[in-house]
Amino acid sequence: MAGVSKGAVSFALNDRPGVAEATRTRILAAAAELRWTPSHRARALSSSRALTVGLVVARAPETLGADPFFPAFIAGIETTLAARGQALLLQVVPDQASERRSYDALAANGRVDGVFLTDLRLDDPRPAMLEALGLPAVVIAPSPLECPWPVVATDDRPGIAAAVHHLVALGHRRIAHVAGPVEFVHTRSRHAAWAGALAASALDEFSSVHADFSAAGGAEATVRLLDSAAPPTAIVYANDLMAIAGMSAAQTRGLHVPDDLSVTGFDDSAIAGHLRPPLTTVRTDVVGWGRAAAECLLRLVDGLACPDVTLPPPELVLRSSTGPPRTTRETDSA
Amino acid sequence: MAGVSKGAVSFALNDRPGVAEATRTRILAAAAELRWTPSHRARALSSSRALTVGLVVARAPETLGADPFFPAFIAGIETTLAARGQALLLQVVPDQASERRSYDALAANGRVDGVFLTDLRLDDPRPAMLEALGLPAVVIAPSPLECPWPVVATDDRPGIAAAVHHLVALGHRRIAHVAGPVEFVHTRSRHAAWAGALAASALDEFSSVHADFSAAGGAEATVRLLDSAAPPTAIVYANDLMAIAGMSAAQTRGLHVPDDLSVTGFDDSAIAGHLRPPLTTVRTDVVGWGRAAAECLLRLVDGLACPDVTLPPPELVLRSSTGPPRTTRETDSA
DNA sequence: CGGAGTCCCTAAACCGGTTTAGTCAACCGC
DNA sequence: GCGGTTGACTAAACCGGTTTAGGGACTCCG
Repeated sequence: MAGVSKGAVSFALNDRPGVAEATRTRILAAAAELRWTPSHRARALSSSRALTVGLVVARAPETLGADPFFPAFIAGIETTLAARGQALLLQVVPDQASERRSYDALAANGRVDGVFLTDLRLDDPRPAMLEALGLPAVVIAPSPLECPWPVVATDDRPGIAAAVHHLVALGHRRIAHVAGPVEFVHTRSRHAAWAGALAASALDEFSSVHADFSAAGGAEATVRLLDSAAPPTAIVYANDLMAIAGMSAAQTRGLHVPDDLSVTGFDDSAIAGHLRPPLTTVRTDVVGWGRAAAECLLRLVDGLACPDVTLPPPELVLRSSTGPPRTTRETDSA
Repeated sequence: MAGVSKGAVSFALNDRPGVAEATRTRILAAAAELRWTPSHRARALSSSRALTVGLVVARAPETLGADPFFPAFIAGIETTLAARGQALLLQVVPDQASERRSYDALAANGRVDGVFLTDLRLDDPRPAMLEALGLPAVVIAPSPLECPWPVVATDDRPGIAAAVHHLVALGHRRIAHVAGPVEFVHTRSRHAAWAGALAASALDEFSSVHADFSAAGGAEATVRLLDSAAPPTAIVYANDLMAIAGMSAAQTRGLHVPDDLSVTGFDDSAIAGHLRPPLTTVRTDVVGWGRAAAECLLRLVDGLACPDVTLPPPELVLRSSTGPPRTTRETDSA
């Protein structure tokens, strides 16, 4: 010890007033010499704070890996947390029942000070549930919404709209949509953006199919659309994985992409630019999203207010999976 | 309270002797009625255990999302941890220097009881470092090795060997390898498996290139190989992402897969079966690996011994990106 | 010169469990 | 009937910090 009481050390370490500058320096020097760091456990107990925030992900282990969202989002969260000595507690659970139990347990035994709420569903009970539990939360959603908690949003609608407008500009009229599972808010958001963009171009809403974000689901949805009475000349997918599988399914049927079918994805995943043809897709800054969400949650945990945040809109990345429809060409040449 | 002291409650909750069965039931009933759960913080402090294990991942945020390994591995870990009320503390850091600091900090402030060591490198300083820090660890590697800690291994060599033998059986003689970054143990392991399988088939070691597991790296490596004096008729890639990008790069050059070039991947990622052509690849049970690693680490943390574990070898998944080389066909038909 | 006001720092309570030492009643055998 | 065990439980110390109450020295002011 540097000749002071443990209370003084506590003051010195937390930059609180009431310690002479000289003493503070002496204490810090002693701590450095002894390679001493305050025990996280004791600090958490006495300050009644867990110094940890939680993320509960309700997805089957397999589908987790296929989605580029979570790894990037987590990386973003980490960027912010690490700088403040906080940590992320991660839980992966198989279904919604387990998800509820997870939140209950996290709140009951005080393992975390707050949580992130992702994959928001329609009429999602979680915001109210967490309010009842008194566990601070930040909601990750495609746009601000009525909610007891701050919402950190990246509006995916401009991205989808840009994709549709791009296709319309290329001459497409029959533009279908392969959406995610109905229950998600972002599914509805992307679906609405697609429909809205069609309407804005004075086109009737064309066919859409709900799939499950998986490769198999995307392929199957694509086949369904292509088999319909009026097959689309372009398909806007709600994520890259389904778009890639759909593109392959179309190619397997002998269709040429983009001549016979244009395809757009969503995510701009790592492979998107290295396919045949390279995938036109929508890129969102998921890392930045995670960073912003973490900053918001930390403010909230500290008792500060955190207004809703809306991040810059996503960007359409033009590659070669989109082009003018063959019918247009034929008309042109005829 | 159920008319007993807090010590008695502690005994009752931890199934320790010295509490009458009737009393125990009464205590548990009272706890349930009060919806009371022991405070994680207090328990961690007094029992000198963090009830948490850590995983430090040193990868750039972007590359993290591209790799199906971590999400699946984490999901496996969670399966085991959740069942025992333990939690996973995740840290994503950009480089090896930060990685060291992370381990130091985790050990110093006692946030975790043990850690997982992944992406083991040649002459990796981390096992010794953690031994010096006194922080239990479990090493995730492709095969058992000299190490102060238990090693949980999935031997990837049989998978690579199976891929090579499959290609040899198809008639390939010029089989190249696109490996991962040199520094990783699993890179060397897969490279050795490729070379060993060639030798076992009485073939000379053919060309190999180190890439970085990214799509761009895989494409570039592929072009290098195809531009060489003796281009391969088949390429064994160290992961799916590079294989997919390589396959597209070859196709873009006008090559037909598999007629002009056969391709195998590693991971069996979600898209692998939904490409054109579907990718022949090696599947490992990463979720099971995470589960086994977590079980081992928990034993270690409890002071029990944990022998090295070797999981079932990976499995070659045959799809259509591999086939007889065109030269062979010509020879056959000639 | 005495009292109020500051500034620094210490002593001790406190967070909510675990764990050791010790109390007390019932039971045992001789 | 009495010392010795045993079983069930309580009281209190303890984990390692944070935080409140308070004490001593010094300054300022009338």
